Amino acid sequence: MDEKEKYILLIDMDAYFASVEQICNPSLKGKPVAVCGEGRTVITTASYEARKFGVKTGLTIPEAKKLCPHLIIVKGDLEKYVDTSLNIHKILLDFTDKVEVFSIDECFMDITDSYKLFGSPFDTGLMIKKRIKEEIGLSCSIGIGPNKTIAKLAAKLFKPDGLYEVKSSAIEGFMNFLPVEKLQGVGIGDKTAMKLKMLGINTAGDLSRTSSMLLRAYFGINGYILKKIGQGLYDTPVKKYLYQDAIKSVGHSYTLPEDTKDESVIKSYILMLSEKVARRMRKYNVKGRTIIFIIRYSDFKTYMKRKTIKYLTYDGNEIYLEALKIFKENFNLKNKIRMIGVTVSNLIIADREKFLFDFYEKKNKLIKVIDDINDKFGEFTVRPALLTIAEKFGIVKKCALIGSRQIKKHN
DNA sequence: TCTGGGGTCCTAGGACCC
DNA sequence: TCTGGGGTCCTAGGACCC
Repeated sequence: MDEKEKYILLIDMDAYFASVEQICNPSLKGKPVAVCGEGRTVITTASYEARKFGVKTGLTIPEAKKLCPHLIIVKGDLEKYVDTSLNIHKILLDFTDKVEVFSIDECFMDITDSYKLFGSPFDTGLMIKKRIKEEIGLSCSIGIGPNKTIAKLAAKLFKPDGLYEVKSSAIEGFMNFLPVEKLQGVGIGDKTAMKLKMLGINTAGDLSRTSSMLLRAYFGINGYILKKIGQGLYDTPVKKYLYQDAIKSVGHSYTLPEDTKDESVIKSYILMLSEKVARRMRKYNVKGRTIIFIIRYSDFKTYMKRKTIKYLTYDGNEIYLEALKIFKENFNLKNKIRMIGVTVSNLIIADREKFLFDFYEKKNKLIKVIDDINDKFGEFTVRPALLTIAEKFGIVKKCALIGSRQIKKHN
């Protein structure tokens, strides 16, 4: 029996963060813009005007400025990008309920059952682009293929503002001469691409013709998947929008303004990160019981220790105390520390847990009050006294505590 | 002004229980 | 006074993604 041809789309927003900044602040339009975090940070997204000068993701600000002296640096505002994403999703959901959110600026769609309402799959792609442009003001690139892998590769081909379709009959020709490093983003990273080349496998076509046995021997169980990717046949279903996977972990990390051996500084940041993590967990309504502590020394050696505790928590102080314990029991300050991170995993929905003791009831109410105040007046308006003291004495930089509350919308 | 920050998934090995 | 084997939970680390 002939299987019905599937039509999968990948919607990929062009230079997403930078483009959102340009629509929020029209004076940035047509100019080289780079969106960054803060502190010792790198560029997250560069506008296409900036890319012309060679400015790209991962460069430090001084490096980027050297390439493009009139580059405009904008501090990123995640909440703004999330809001915009949700508005884009609303548009996509007018075409099908099979919209799988892949990242903040990418969605897969399965329009197999709905494209006829809009003409052809290609017509559907055109309509989606038009609506996002008109209603949000942003351009995107769309790839169309019989599976996610092909859709993704097709979208990458003509950026920005592209639309490209690969039919299943054309897969072989499309993949045959594609260098393996171009498979980045569909399951093959730098390490695997290098290993493949060492084996004399240079293109997706080569990969598709390599025996499963050999690939299994070198890449373990993934060998089989690698072959499928090379053939352009690797396929997983597009999830419905309402059935996205539950969140598995919540974490924050922070590169210190300068490397340090000062324990009080480290402790302050562990507390700050723990509070940020806890707050986000409460927002998501999840509790967790595995605390992960990450540390990076000046030499960039990075270590991670985790501990599963007996109880569930989304309390910043509890997370702090566990993280601190891990730090004290496993790490020393012989070398300077560059970065620390705190993550909580092993999550469950908080509502499922019943509170048996009054003590927890009271504690929960207090946390709720603090959250409400912080929602209204900005993150860390109310925070542990130690943080306030640390900030006062300049141990923790104020900017690090502000988070991403300053939303400026110029509509 | 050397090298960010948020995640997911997989594997191998150890502890522990039956 | 011997050393099998299955199952589960946990941990560290690596690869990969945006």
